Order: sequence, then C-alpha cells, then structure tokens
Amino acid sequence: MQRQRMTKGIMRTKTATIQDVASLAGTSASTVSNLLNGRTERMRPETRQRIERAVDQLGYRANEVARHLKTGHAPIIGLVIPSVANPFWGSFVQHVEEAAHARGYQVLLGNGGRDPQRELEYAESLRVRGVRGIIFGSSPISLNHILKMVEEGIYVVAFDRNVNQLSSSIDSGIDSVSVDNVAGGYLATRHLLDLGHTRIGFLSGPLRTASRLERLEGYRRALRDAGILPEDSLVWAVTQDNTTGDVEGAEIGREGARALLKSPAPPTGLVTINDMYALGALAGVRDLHLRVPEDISVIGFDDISMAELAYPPLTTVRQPLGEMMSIAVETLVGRLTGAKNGSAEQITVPSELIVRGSTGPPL
Amino acid sequence: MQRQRMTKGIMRTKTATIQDVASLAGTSASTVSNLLNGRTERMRPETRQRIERAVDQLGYRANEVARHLKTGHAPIIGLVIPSVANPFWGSFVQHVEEAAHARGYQVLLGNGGRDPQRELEYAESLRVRGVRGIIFGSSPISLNHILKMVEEGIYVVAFDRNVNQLSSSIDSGIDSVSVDNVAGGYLATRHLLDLGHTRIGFLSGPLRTASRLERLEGYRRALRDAGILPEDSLVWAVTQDNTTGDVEGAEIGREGARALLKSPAPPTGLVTINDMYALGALAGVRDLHLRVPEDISVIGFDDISMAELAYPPLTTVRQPLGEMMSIAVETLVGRLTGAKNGSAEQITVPSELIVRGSTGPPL
DNA sequence: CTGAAAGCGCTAACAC
DNA sequence: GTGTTAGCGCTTTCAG
Repeated sequence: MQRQRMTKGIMRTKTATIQDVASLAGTSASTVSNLLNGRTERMRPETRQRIERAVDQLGYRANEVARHLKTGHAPIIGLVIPSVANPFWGSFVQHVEEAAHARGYQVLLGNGGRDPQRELEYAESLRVRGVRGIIFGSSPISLNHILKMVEEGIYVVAFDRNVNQLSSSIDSGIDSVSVDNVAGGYLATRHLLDLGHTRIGFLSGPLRTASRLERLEGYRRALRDAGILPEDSLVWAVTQDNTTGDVEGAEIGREGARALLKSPAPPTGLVTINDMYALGALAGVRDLHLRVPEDISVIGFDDISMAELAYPPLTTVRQPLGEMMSIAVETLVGRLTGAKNGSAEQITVPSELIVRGSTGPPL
Repeated sequence: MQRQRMTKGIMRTKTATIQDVASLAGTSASTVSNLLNGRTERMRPETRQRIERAVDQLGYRANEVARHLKTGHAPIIGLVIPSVANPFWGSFVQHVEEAAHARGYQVLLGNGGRDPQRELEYAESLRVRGVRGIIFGSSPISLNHILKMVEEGIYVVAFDRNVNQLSSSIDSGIDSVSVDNVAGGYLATRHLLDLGHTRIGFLSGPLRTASRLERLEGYRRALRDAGILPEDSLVWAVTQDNTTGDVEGAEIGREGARALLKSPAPPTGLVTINDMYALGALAGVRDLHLRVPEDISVIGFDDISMAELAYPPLTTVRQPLGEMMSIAVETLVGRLTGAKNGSAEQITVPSELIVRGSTGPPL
C-alpha cells in the first residue's frame, strides 16, 4: 500500500492515488472521481462495487490538496482572533469550530496577538492557502486591509468593528454579527440601579472598538433614564494598553477598581466591559479589603465559563456566543457557496442578564 | 489585476499567477520560481529586478496550494486537543502557535471534544490535507490509530499518553514531551506536608492517562517518605466522567472536595490533579462554609492564568508550557525536515512549585 | 543564465 | 456508462 521515497532528506510516504484505485478496480480515474463525488448514477452498480472494494482495500482517501488546486475551493474557513489563551476567545474558537464542523468545514486558526501587522500576515497567509472566507474576532486590523481582502474575493464576517470603520463598514461588503451592546450596557447598569445603586462606575480598556463605545453608551443611557447625570470621573478607561499577558483585561480591571474605589466619592457599583475585567475588579476590591457585593457590586459582560466559578460568582450580561458563531459561520458559508448574496448584513442578537452573587443592594 | 469568473454559482477571483509575473517581466515561469525560492544566483541582477517589479506591481504571492501539491509538503503542523474552551488547552494552543510561528509553521487546529472517534477524524482530515506532523494534546485516542498514522508517514508528538500505551509507546516511533509528573505530585504533596498537614486528600477525574497516574504516584511516594500510609479513602477519582461543558474538571473538583470534606475523617489538605479541579474545589469548600486555607489547603497543577486571579490565589505546581511546546514543535519540525532522526524520544521537563494563598498550615 | 517540458493528484468537459 | 483529455499553479530537472 505504501512505498517510501527519499527526496532531499525528506522522507515521503506514497499513499494510494485515485489512479491506483482505478487500476485495481479495472476502470478509469474519472469513474472513480465520479463515485467520490456522488455521481453514482453514471455507472453500473457492479463497477461501483469494484471501486468501493478497491477503495477499502487501499484505504484510499482523496488528496484534498489536489482537489483544492483543481476546484479552487476547500471547505476551510479562516479565523483570526487576538489570543486563544484568553478564555473568552478560547470559547469563541470552540463555538466557531463546532458550527463549522456541523457544516463540514474546518477551521484554520490565526492567533493575531493583538498585533494588526501580524493579523494581516495571517489573513494573507490564509488567502494564499486558498481560504476564501474569514471570520475576524478582533478588530484592530485596519479597514483598508480588510477591504483589500474583500476586493480580492475573500468573504469577511466581523464580530467586532473598529471605531473608525463604523459607518464605512456598513456598505463595504463586510457582514457582521454582534450582540446588542447598547442594550447590554443598559441591562447591566439598570440591574445595579434597580438594586438601589446611584453611584455606578464604568471600567474599560481603550475605547477603540465599537462594542466598547456602545456598551458605554448603554451605561450612560441607563443612568440618564434614571435621572442620574453620567460623570466622567466614574468612567475608567485606560487609553494606553501595554498589557501582553493572558490575563490582559484582568490586570486593567484590578487596577481600575482600585483607582475608582480610592477616589474621593467612590462608586458602590461597577459595570465592567467584560468578565475578565470583572474578575480583575474582584481581585482589586479584595486588595483594598472591601467585600463584594456588600461594599461594592461588580457586574461583568460575556458570561465566560469562569464567571460562575469566581468568588463570589459573577453577575454578568451573557453574550450568546454559540448562537452568534452559528450565524457567523452560516453567513460565511452562504457567501462561499453563493447561496447568500446581496449587500452585507449587520446582524445583532440580544444579550441576557445572568444574576449571581457579585451584585447586591448597597449598604 | 483580477478577473472574475463564475463556475457553478461560485464566484472565483482570479489572482495573478507565476505565469502572469513571468509574462510581465518578460521571462519564464521557471526563472520567477527560482527567484521565489531564493536561487537568485541563477539570474542576472537586471532580470531579478524586472521580476521583483512585476511581483510588486501585481501584488503577487505564490499559491501555496499548488506549491504544496507539487512539493508534497507544507509548513503546517496539526494540533489535536480536547477543547479550546478550557483555559489550559487554550493556553496550550497559544504556546504551540507561537513556537510554530517562530519556525515559519502554521497550525491547523483540531478540537477533539474528548471523543476518540472525532479525534481520529480530525487526524485523518489533517492527513489528507497534507499535514505530515501532528501534536496530540489529548490522549484518549487509541494507540492503534496513532500507530496507523505513524505507519502512514505522519510524525506524532504526544503531550500525554494513554495508560494502556505506556510501555508500547516507547518504541512506537512516537516522540513525547511531558512534565515530570511524579516529581510534580511529590512536590505538591510535600508542600502540604511541610506546612504540617498529615491528612491529605487527592482529587482527580478518571485515572486513565499516564500523567494522572504518575501524579498520584508522586503523592503516595511523598506520603510514604513522610512515614504516612496512603489511604485509598482519601483518593477521590471518579471513574465515570460524563461531563461535557467547558468547566469539566471544576465540576468534578467541586463535587470531590465536598465528598472528601464530609467524610468521617476529612483531610486538611487537598492535592488536585489540575487547576481547574482546584478552582472547583475552592467552590466546593465554600459550599460547605469552610475557609481556604484556614480549614483546608488546596493546591493545583498547571498554573493556568486564572490561578492567580482566584480567591484565594491558587498555590500550584507549574508546568512550563511555553518551554514544553517549544520542544514539541522543535522535535516535530526536526522530524519533518529530516534534521532529527533516530528512535523516538521521551522528553521530560521539571515542574515548579508556585506558592500563593490557597495553602497554609492546618489549624 | 534562461526556458521548455513534465507532472504533483485530482476534476470535469467531452468524446466514444 | 466509461474513458480520454486537458488543465489547476507551481517546482524542478535538463537542455540550450
């Protein structure tokens, strides 16, 4: 079944080819190909059987690389995210994986490391590898570059958008799927207001992405609706993030919580941009020997699996990642197969408040 | 630069080919190929310039699929793990990604979902996609299947090994890299002994993998060395795991901690099989309204990024994942390029005790 | 120094 | 029904 061959020090194992199968079955490669591609009606049942037997005997599986070169497409979707080590993105990848697998697609992962240049390299290497559809989880990459890809025939589905591409992305041919961030920010803030909090802080990293600005907007809107004037001093959003580790947001959240709580008129509730920030905030509160939720309530965003394991278990706004990634993959596959055409769609799904132990009424 | 073409409803964008570059530069495809592959000495400087200009002008990048088909190899390594959503594996993937990227390789991820059948499918689809080297993070997949792949010329590096393939894997052609698990288990247990604990529990899931058995062995050895007879009643290892979620181990750890602490003669210290179990144990201890570390000390294994964010911050035995994955990738690339040959190696690296707040002397 | 030719393994017209 | 043919885009002898 296999012969070995040496080429330039690289050992290559020769697996059976379609021609081997054809020979063994006493037929031609095209007929084997026809069977492989489900065109069984084009052959006699007995021919089919002979081929099937030969396939079994040789343990034959079509070479996808050759197939790809020939047909120009492969069931692979690219995925570019900032860091798989971050639990949120890990879960994100998992959901994309599952949705893709369910549709017969494989995922080629690109770990951008929050470096636009590297993200671009990844996207480019996906392209030359024949990947024609990419899901961008992260947003720092510039719109120009993405547009260039779109022009080159790559379909892109975005999960988050860069601030400066908000308007232009609408008609740029980039589909997107995101949670209703304004409503989510509103929901979180509203929950604290309902519990009786009136001084509520907002904890975030750089407000560079659409999602963050939208969540902040939701926060402000909820305050105003409750007759409270949003104060800039209660919004903690570092402008420079030089974090590199896996804990990223947690560090910022920890630092931010401490800063906000040590201010002259500290908040009694904290809305955070995501669960990692919230987990960090929990640690920051402990640093000051204060208690959650007695002294300060903390609410997160995303509902990562770690949220319920934290102490106290984190109240948060859930982002239905499974559903969202299913839509993202569905959209992308639709574009790839031509089943879906027309202008780009911006799909928004609702979030959900998950109440756990990190929030409570103020003392 | 691009022409569009319709085939069976699938829009294909025609990018520049090597022939286009050759034509524009007024030379032949082979010379362009020579330049692409660094054989610049085979052409006149001016020819080279003309080609380089043409490449720029067309924005040309070689089609990797064609290249792959022709040469029979591509700089891609496959990676099969149980679940990216689990923070440990997320970090694992990240490290493999980085090590691979540093060597010019890309990673094709297969998320096995702890289902041997599916892992096998992944491995198989990696093979037909031309991937000739795979890192197996998980171990449930049967040795027979892996051996079949090895026979087919796939190089395999294992991170953990299945119990029933312990001995046979040595000479099976499968390289492996793992932490010194016996020493790690010993280190953890020894730390608790040093603090004055004498009744120490061991918390694990199914003891199906080599690493788990080895850690248990280290635990027992440390006890014996301290003149304490290991008791089976203090070892909690579910045999049936029907967990499916992302939190996996945490659930078992939580349940196990409760069970052990409610037993007639409860332990004052808990050695857990990994940090997820430990995080779960922390929750289990809280469920019983006990305190860590005052009432019970908990020590983990791995040192995932979440460990220091927990409350209390988790004392744990660190597995140097970065270093290990660098070795794994190095080994695999060595095999792929032929730089490394000879019989399979079983590489072991040392672990390190990280003391944080979840351990202390017994009351 | 450069180019023509062969072919990696497969698919898809198009003949027979 | 089935086989022949012509490539997909690239690399690599091997002539010139």
